[in-house]
Amino acid sequence: MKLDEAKQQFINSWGAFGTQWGINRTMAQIHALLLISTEPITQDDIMQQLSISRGNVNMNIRDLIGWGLIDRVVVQGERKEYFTADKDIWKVATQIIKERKKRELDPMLKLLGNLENIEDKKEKGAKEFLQVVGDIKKLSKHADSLLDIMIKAEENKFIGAVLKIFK
Amino acid sequence: MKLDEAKQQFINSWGAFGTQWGINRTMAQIHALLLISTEPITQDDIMQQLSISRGNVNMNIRDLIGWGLIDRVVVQGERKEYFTADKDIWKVATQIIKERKKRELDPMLKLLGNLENIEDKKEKGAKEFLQVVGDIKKLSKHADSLLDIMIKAEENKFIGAVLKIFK
DNA sequence: ATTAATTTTCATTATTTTCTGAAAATATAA
DNA sequence: TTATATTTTCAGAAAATAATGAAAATTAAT
Repeated sequence: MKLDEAKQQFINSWGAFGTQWGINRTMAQIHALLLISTEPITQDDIMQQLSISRGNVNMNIRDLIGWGLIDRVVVQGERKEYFTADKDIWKVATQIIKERKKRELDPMLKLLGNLENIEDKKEKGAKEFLQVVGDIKKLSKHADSLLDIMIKAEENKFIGAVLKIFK
Repeated sequence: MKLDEAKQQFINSWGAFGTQWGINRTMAQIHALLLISTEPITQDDIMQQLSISRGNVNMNIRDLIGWGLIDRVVVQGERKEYFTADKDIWKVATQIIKERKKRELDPMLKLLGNLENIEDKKEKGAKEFLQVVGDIKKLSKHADSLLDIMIKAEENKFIGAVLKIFK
C-alpha cells in the first residue's frame, strides 16, 4: 500500500469508527487528518483534502476545540488561522475520557440520584426498580473511579506498572 | 416523584444516553423497559408501553438478542413469546464490553495492522504516520487488556480488591 | 476610514437513520 | 388440512442529523 492510500484509509476508517461511537463522521475525519498532518493546516486545506464545505469545517473545528482535541496556532507572518492536534495518543484518550465523564457520566449519576427519590417505596414493584437504579448507580461510580485510575496512570508510572500485572 | 413517573423518566433518559453512545434510542428504551419489568413481557406490551410499531419492536428485539442483552422465554400455556433482560448490571456491562470489543476493537486492530504495511517507509511523512498508527495500536491493545481485566474482575474478587486500592 | 481577507452563522437542502404498517412467512390450534 | 394467531420482513414514509453556501460579522491591512 502507498502512503497516501494508507492515509486516506486511516481518515475514512476513523470516520466510520467515530460513527459507531456516536461521533459525527466528519468531525472524526478532521481529527484523523490533523493527527497525521506533520504541520499545522488551515480550514481551506481541510476543505480541499476532505472535499467538504467551509461551514462544515468551521463547525466541526469548533466542536473539536470544545473537546480539547485540537488547537488554533498562529503561524508567523500568516493571516489565516492554522490548526493542530496533539499527537500524544495517551493524552488524546485521557482528554476524551475526561470530557465523556463530564458530559455523560455526571448527568447520569444525577439522574439516577433523582430517580431514587420516589414517594412510596412500599408500592408494588418499587423494590425492584430501586434495586436496578441503585445497581446502575453503583456501577457508574465504579466506572468513574476506574476512569480516574486510567487518567492517573497516564502520569503515574507506578499505577501503570501495577495494572500490567494483570495483563 | 411517583413510581410510574420515575420509570417513565428512566426509560426516556436511558434512550437519550443510548443515542449519545451511538445506540438506537428505541433499542435502549426497550432494554430499559425490560430492566425494570419484574415479569417477562410480550412484543405487544412493548408496543403499547412505548407507543411504537410492531416492526420497530421486532427489529430492535432481534438486535438486543444479538447483543446478548435479552432473552426469549416460554411462558407455560401461552402462545405468544415473552422477553426478559438480565437484571444483573455487572453482567450487562460485561456483555456490552465483550460485544464492543468484538465489533469495534478487533476490526480496529486489524485495520491498524494493515496500515503499517506501506511500501516506502522512507518516504517523507511516513515516519510520523507510522508513529501515530503504532501508538494507536499500542493504546488499543492496552484498552483491550484493561477491558479483559474488568471482565475478569466481575468474577475475581482479588483483582477487584486490588483495583480498589487506587480509588 | 476604506478595502480586502478571513471566519462565523444559519436557513435551506441533502443525507442518513429510524419507524411504520401491511404483506408474507411461520407456527399453533381446531 | 384449514383456519387462526403470531412473528418477521421490508418498501416506502417520517424524523433526525449533517452539510452546503451565501450573507453577515469580524479581523487585519492599506
